[in-house]
Amino acid sequence: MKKTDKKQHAIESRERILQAAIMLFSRHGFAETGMRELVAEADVNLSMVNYFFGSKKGLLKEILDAFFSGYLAIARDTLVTDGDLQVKLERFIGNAVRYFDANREALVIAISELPHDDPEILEYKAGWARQMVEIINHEICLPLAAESGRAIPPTCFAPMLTTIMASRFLFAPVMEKVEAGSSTTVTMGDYTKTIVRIFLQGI
Amino acid sequence: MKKTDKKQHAIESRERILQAAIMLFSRHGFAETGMRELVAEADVNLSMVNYFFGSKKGLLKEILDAFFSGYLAIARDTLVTDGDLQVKLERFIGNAVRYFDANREALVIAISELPHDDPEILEYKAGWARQMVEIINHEICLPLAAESGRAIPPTCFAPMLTTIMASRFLFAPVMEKVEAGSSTTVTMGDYTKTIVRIFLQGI
Amino acid sequence: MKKTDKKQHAIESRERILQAAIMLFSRHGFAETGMRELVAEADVNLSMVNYFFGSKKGLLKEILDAFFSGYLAIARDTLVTDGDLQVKLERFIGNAVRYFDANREALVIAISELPHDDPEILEYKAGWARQMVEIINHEICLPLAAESGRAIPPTCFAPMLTTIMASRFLFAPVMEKVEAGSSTTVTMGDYTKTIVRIFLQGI
Amino acid sequence: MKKTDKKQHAIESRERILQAAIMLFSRHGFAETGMRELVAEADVNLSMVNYFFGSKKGLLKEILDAFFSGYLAIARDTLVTDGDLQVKLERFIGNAVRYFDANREALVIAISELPHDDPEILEYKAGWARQMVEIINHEICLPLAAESGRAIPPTCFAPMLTTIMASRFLFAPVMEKVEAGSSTTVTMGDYTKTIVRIFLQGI
DNA sequence: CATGAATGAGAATTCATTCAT
DNA sequence: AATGAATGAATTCTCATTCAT
Repeated sequence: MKKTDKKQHAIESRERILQAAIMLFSRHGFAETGMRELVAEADVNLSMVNYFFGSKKGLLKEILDAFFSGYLAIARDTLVTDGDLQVKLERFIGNAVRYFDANREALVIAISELPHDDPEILEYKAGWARQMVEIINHEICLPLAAESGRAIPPTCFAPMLTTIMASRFLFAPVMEKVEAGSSTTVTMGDYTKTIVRIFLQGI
Repeated sequence: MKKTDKKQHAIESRERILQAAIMLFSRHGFAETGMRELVAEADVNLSMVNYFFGSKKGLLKEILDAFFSGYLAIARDTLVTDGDLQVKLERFIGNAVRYFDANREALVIAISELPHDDPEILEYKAGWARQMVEIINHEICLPLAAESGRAIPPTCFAPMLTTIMASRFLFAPVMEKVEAGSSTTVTMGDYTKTIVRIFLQGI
Repeated sequence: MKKTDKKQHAIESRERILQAAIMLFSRHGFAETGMRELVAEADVNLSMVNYFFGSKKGLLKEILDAFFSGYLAIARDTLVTDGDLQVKLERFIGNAVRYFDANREALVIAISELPHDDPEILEYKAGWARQMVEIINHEICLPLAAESGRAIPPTCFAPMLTTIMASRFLFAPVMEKVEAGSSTTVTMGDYTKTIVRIFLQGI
Repeated sequence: MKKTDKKQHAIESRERILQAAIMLFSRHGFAETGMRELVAEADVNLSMVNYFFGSKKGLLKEILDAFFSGYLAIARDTLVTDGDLQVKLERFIGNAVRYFDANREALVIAISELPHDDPEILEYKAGWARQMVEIINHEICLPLAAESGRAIPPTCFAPMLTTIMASRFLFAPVMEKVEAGSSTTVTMGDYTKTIVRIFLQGI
């Protein structure tokens, strides 16, 4: 076994844990997922989770971190530019929905854990939210107020925008039970268009 | 002690457990809330929970049941009537937001537990969702398609409508950290109006 | 089963845990004794330790508490009286040695844990030591200084007196290996007399 | 890097582990000290402990070995000579207290582990104790009996002498809490004199 | 209705140690 | 001599639930 193989293996172990965690946390919830279940899925030794991530909560943090930083990057890339408010919003929603789609499991974890008040995690989430709110305020709320006179605070608007984009992913398991296949009848493109239209001109 | 007193006390115990559960489940999450913590908060004996609700999950079901049935009743009362689509929607959103506000903790529990796939609970949630989707379809989606030609399936629209109304309550703990007092700067009336406007004519 | 039987059983369980802990902690050390080993010896369910004592450390505290309070009571009863210094000292040593003999296992635990700096336990031990030092100072050190001019601070004298009385119990396992039966060749009466003589007139 | 440098480094690593172990074992106890804590303190890799000492227990043995052999050497050097019993005893106590002072952490480890019955360690301690008892018997107990008629077996006397000299070091953490600075108010010289006086003529 | 002891499975985490590199 | 991933057993403690009183 060459030197790279060992390191490779280690990287793979860490990654496998991460992937298994994202899947299981999103399906069963963070608290309901046992570490035994997790390591069985990832096919690693039980101690490896603490070895790589310090604790189960450290693993959650890493997942949230990756998700929020990606979401924030999209906001920065699509909103912090010159251009028409409508164009920017359309671009943001398009990219964000694509991002949510590609990371639907992490999204579900993030939203599910959102309202809980574990101080350690709460502080963490607030850090990301602060940055997001800042951008939404500068690039959407303030221009909107200047343009139309409607003042929606970003601490109110950002949640609305985020949750409406997340709605189909949050409700997917339930809606799939209500009507099998319902989570695919609307394409991601139509889903995006609907959200954009609602925000720009209503249903 | 008279017979009524004992019954009275029992009713109070049951109610205290329920109230404590709603508070704790919404703050710490269902799985993270221990029964010891719960009974300490409710100031009842540990065994009383199983006595009244059968199990911890039975308690969760009761909470969800009460919340969903109330939400469904509002949909029925405000939507299943004659009248203009816009008026009906406006009335629904108004009442629903008021209901969410009055039952914000149960709302948070419902949304948090929504994406998890515990089969016992999932089936349960699907039962309520089915009825809701039915109403939304008949009273909003079908008329809307007939009127404007836009076909949004209710399995997509109901989640959007529900989550946007829930957004401020879901994000409250985080946003309160981002900006203290932010959860009260927008009145419930303005919050409602904003949502109504978004759906009727965009931001 | 009568009402008293259940309570009786509970009391017995608690007591059995305590007895098993005293034995095992003194033989293997607190940290080296596993709770599995402990509950096997006490013949109770694993959870009962936490149920009755809160934690393994709570169990240790209870043992130390009982031991120290008994030791302090002896100091109070034998020293805080009128009378000749020599008589008081003789009486104290006699009673203390008898107490150490009757509680040799708890004594060994107390001395073994003495130098460790677990803040939770340290504060605890200091509380008892403070009271002991106070008595030793008032009843032995100060009179001794007044009488003979020799000033030994109680924080130095109390440890000396305590450890010399504890010495045979601390070394018993080792000395028994060095010379089988050595822990009984000297009677407790002779042991006491020797210590009294050393302190009053030297070897 | 020259050959000597590497060897130098290795020696330093081994020594650092030893020093860290002595400090941590004496403060937290042997069993309570984790190897991770140990290697963090010594700033070496986790595997180095097993590499140099075979196991955690091997490390303890080395510490005890060094301490006991030093103590025994002092007994030999100061007692196994011609001369007056009082002079010999005075010399022994003087040197032993100085030795305990210089190796107070190892002393604390030795005394703390003393009463535990781990067969592997117990046999070990007994080996050293046997030699010590032998010397104490020949050089103190037998002459004393011949001189004054008082027969104190060495298995009783050696523990007394050892623990009284160790008392201040054993109680230091507690007494420091009882009265800050108390562990230095009595100089080592006065401490020695007090012990000598007690043994030769009483307090 | 209420109590509190009892249960046993399961939780997350830490342990000392090993081994290929 | 040193590294760090990997192991698997063992750690303490908490869990929801049961049951006799």
